[in-house]
Amino acid sequence: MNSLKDILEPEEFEKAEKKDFSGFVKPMLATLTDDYFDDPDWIYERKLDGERCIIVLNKGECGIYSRNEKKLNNTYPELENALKDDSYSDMILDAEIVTFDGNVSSFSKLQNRLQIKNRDIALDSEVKVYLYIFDIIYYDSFELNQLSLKHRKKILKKVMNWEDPIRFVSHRNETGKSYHEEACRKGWEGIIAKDGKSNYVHSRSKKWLKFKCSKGQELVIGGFSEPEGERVGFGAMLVGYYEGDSLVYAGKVGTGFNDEFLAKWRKKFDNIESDTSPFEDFNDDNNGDYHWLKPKYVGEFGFTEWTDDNKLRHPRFLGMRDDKEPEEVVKEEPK
DNA sequence: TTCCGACAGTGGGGTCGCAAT
DNA sequence: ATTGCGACCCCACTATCGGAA
Repeated sequence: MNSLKDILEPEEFEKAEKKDFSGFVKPMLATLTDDYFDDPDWIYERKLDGERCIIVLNKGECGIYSRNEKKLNNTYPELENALKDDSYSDMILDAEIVTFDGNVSSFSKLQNRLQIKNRDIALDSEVKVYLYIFDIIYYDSFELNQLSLKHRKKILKKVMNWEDPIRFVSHRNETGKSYHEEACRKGWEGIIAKDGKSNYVHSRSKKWLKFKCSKGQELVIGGFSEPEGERVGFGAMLVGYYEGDSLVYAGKVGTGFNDEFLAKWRKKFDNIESDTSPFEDFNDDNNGDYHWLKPKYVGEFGFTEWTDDNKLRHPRFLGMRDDKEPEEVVKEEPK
């Protein structure tokens, strides 16, 4: 296969460091932001909702590792098979394992595959997965951390055979804002903005940013849980929305509050406590160890999507809405 | 002096497998 | 046989502390 020296300009090649394989590679993580921008030095990739993994090809062996160093070869044997290619040099790759529901990557579908650890069962699964590779950290006995992202992607593009289920993550230049809008229109999870000049670090970084397509809506607060540990006030709010006359349970929200809010609103909640659940359809998943409230207060909540079970995914509290009557709160369907 | 990054802690949905009941 | 719980995936966010700016 290609040698690194043939791919790179001499001055870039200088930055690559000849090195043996060392320990586990921690993946570079992106930082969430809502400050979207265009920048000619930055590139923008589609954000895929799947399982992050690090691929290690070493002396003919292929290792697929999760973010937390769990070996995933037996979960995704077809990816391992596709990666075993005699023509490949040793390398370390950064990628996302993805399955699709229509044109959109689907984490909920992937969950039926995530936990399988038997190769035969995995190969029989109806969940077809793809490996979307977006970075290369090591190649042909050189560590590439110090190279810029643009150069790493240039190398990556040339050193793999791009045949399904192995796919290259392409990108757009400069137009972050419009690409984010397009992503949200298409129902994607969002995009990842990356500084094309940045090197690879094994930790969270602001050179990679998440531009997510977040959803938000008002929900009625119908209960809460007790705090645990050092937490004050309450643990999580139990929230829902109206469908006709019945309040439909939409899940719990346990983040987005500070200590002052938690203490202050626990007192308010205690004044409107009720003996019975206001939710029509509450599935008791914790032996009923909750406090119920009269449906009086409305809050604004952010989340990524509705799960298959009609609950909020990645929920967080954004603020109280005293301008809304509880009865007005319904599920906002996308147009 | 103020700000930022890293870390621990608390909270969420979902799935699976194993141990306790 | 059923249930509960921890271990994994995916997270968001607050509080704190020490070092950088």
